[in-house]
Amino acid sequence: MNRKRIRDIRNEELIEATIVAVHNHGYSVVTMADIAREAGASAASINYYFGSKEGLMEATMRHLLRKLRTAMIRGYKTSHSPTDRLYAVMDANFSDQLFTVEQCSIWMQFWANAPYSPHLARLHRLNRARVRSHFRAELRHLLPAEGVETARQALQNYMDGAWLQAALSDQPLDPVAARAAARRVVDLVLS
Amino acid sequence: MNRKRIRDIRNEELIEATIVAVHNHGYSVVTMADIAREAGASAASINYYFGSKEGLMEATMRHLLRKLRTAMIRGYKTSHSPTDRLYAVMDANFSDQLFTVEQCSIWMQFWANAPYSPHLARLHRLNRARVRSHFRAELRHLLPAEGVETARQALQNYMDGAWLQAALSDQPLDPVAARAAARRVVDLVLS
DNA sequence: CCATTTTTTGAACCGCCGTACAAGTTTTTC
DNA sequence: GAAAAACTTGTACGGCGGTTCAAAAAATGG
Repeated sequence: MNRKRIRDIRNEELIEATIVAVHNHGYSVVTMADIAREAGASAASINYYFGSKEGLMEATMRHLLRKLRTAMIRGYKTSHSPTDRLYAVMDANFSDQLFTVEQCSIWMQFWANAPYSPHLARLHRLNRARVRSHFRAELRHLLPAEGVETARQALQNYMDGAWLQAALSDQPLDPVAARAAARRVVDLVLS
Repeated sequence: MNRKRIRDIRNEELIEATIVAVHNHGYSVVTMADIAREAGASAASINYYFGSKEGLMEATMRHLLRKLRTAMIRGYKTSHSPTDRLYAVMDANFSDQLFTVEQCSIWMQFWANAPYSPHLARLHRLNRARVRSHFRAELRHLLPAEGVETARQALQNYMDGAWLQAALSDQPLDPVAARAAARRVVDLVLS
């Protein structure tokens, strides 16, 4: 049991260090040594845990996806109308824990590299499909059938675009303002 | 005069080769040898023209930006109402020449790497500011003042998000459909 | 405490990449 | 048609990055 604990703790630490290091240096140029330095460990020990740099990156991506999913589930629990659930999806994506420059930045780096890594591409596709079906399900209750797809594209692309812009921001983000802006867009699309 | 000609022709060829090579291998891992092979030249000759890999990447980015700008200017010429000009901005971004997987892909790679390259970041910031002011100028004529900013964010982020998704697509894109979808979003936002 | 397992690490290995450069080839110019 | 300029390339260099591995250190368990 304790055997597992240590491993999990170390994994978590190394993944957090990966997020910071990738944000600081960029996915394309970040080195194992950078990450190791950030984590206060050695490059060799990272390979001990994750097997390879690619394994580490994949694990980091999974970590971020899990974070997003739990944020979404949390929001859904307290929402009782289609509109509230739309707000909840937005709130999850722009939650305090997720909507930081570091994480938007690394998210975009993963997106950009997905086409060249089957693992990343698969994770990305799954996530996107899940969000899409959430949007569709709620919008169906709020709009005539022929308007659903356009509204869904407007909302989902808005989210992606907002993250993209956030990743390139040179100032700290304001999640509260982002959530308010997102709700205004939802309202605009539903009006 | 001919001196300049050869140089320009070669530049164009090398940049086109860069776009293809970056699309095929990914910005993070593409090598000078890859690009040279794609262009049917040697790595050394690329350095002769562009000085360095970074110089080549910057020139490629400039090339893409110029393409976008000319597409936009072309559309503006034949538009005579604010709504038409909004359509024109969309049409430019989803024009047949620009809205291809290769170019969306490389564009996203540049975005992702902009935070780590002052040159790229500057180009990106300029472009984004230009698009923003275009949107604002047209929307001001179509919406009450307090609705302009939300609509602008919805449209601009939609565009970015659509490109992002296009970059990750594993099928050829359909620019005609993309333009139609974009117009529907414009209509939705203006309604 | 000692034996065993787990974890950590420094150093070495292998390979590759960007760049410089000198030597060739082609084109231009007079 | 020869001198000069522009262009091209093979090669070599310096450096660095991911991975491996053997050996040390720490933790575990009886």
